Amino acid sequence: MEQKPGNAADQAYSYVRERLVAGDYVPGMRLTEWQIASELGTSRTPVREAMRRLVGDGFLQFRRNFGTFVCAWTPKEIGELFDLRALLEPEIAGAAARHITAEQIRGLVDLQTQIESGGADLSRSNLARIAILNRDFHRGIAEASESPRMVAMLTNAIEAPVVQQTFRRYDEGQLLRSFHHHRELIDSFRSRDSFWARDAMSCHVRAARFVMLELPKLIG
Amino acid sequence: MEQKPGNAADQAYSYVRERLVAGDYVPGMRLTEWQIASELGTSRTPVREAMRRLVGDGFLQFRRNFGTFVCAWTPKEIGELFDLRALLEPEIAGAAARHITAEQIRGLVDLQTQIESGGADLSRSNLARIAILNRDFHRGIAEASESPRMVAMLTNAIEAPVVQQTFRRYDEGQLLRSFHHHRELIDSFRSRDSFWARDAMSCHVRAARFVMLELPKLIG
DNA sequence: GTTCGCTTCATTGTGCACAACCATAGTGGC
DNA sequence: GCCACTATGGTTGTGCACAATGAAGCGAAC
Repeated sequence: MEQKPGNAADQAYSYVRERLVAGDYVPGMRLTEWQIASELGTSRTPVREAMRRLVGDGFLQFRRNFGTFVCAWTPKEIGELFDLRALLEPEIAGAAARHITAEQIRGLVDLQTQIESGGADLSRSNLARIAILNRDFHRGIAEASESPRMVAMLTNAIEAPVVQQTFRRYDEGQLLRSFHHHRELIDSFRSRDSFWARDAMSCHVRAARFVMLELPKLIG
Repeated sequence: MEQKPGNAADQAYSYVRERLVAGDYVPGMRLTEWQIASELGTSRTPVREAMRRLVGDGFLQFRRNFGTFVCAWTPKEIGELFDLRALLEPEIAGAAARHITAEQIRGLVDLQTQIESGGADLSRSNLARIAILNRDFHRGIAEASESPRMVAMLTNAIEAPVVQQTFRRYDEGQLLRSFHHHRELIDSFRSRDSFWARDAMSCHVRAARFVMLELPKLIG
């Protein structure tokens, strides 16, 4: 999207957010303004702004005179998040099928080729690589939907750390299924079939939900 | 919900937000940190925090070294907003039907009685009164849905100024229809019929969308 | 008359200092 | 041993000063 950090506050925001989605900051971990500020070589002021924005985005929690700390997600809250995704992302995919351009489709194909380039390698490094590309894939669909306001409001929900880390729980079959869903989404866009796109995305999200929520209960 | 302003930043946030939804700040209007700060008798620092939060909420827009100004909504964006509502509020109503308590239902009945106490009076003062009660009604349903994270993410979308001002466009028949929808929602909750609640809310939102978007096109 | 460039001014960006407040640990009494 | 209270330290809350930057108006050249 935009890459113009410019001011220190935006840089601090990107810095903390990146480390959050990467999993460097684990749930419950305490982050003080001064600590982040010294890491970035700035004063507390811009860091403070970044932290409050991240609280607004639902990434951090805040307690007065105590500090901010990384949100701990209960299974119930994770369920809510995936319910939200299951409701909205299919709608966005449907809208994308109506508006997407040939060039945007080529972009998605390119991303998916990169995603699959490592095969079904479940190593941590490959999954981290895929997580980033996967985020770009979903962002591309969101952009193609031409619903900027809706997308802006949902980006935080869709890109929550807990969602980004879904891949870490995938086994080989689930990873291959995810690849299959992406390919199917691309074909639904090519055919401009918004119903197909919607249902393909619904399957994609609900499969992820299953891995994150139902499967742990069945196993443990 | 919570009523603990405590710090100046929260007070500034509430102050500007209230004036925004009340329509005191018209779209395009420029708001500077210093101006708000002097109105509240504080320094720029807490005001700045409030303004940036409101930008994050989608109420204000921001341009560097220029200031913040009230968002102007295009018909396309208003359409997006109502699409979002049409997607989410029915789902929230459905969840509310499953979780709502008898006391919460009594609260809704009480609110609706107050809403209807002025009859179909279309005066500006009565519509302003209704707008506030209506917001509380929808908030009550959101709270009863017991999906705090989902509700938190959607509150901004649902309580956008442009949505709050829907009533100003209603004629007598549309106002009475709105009353009818609320009564129907209450009965759907009493019967714990989540499908009924979902569809009643869908009608309610889509009727509002019609008034805000389709009707102006048919008339003018 | 129009356009370009300069100057001035308003507004935000950032650092810093001190105030307010709460968590925590340590100490004393029971 | 356990609880309550107190003192301390750490973290945020707010104000203020100056820097940076872009907007807008003014003037001169063409």
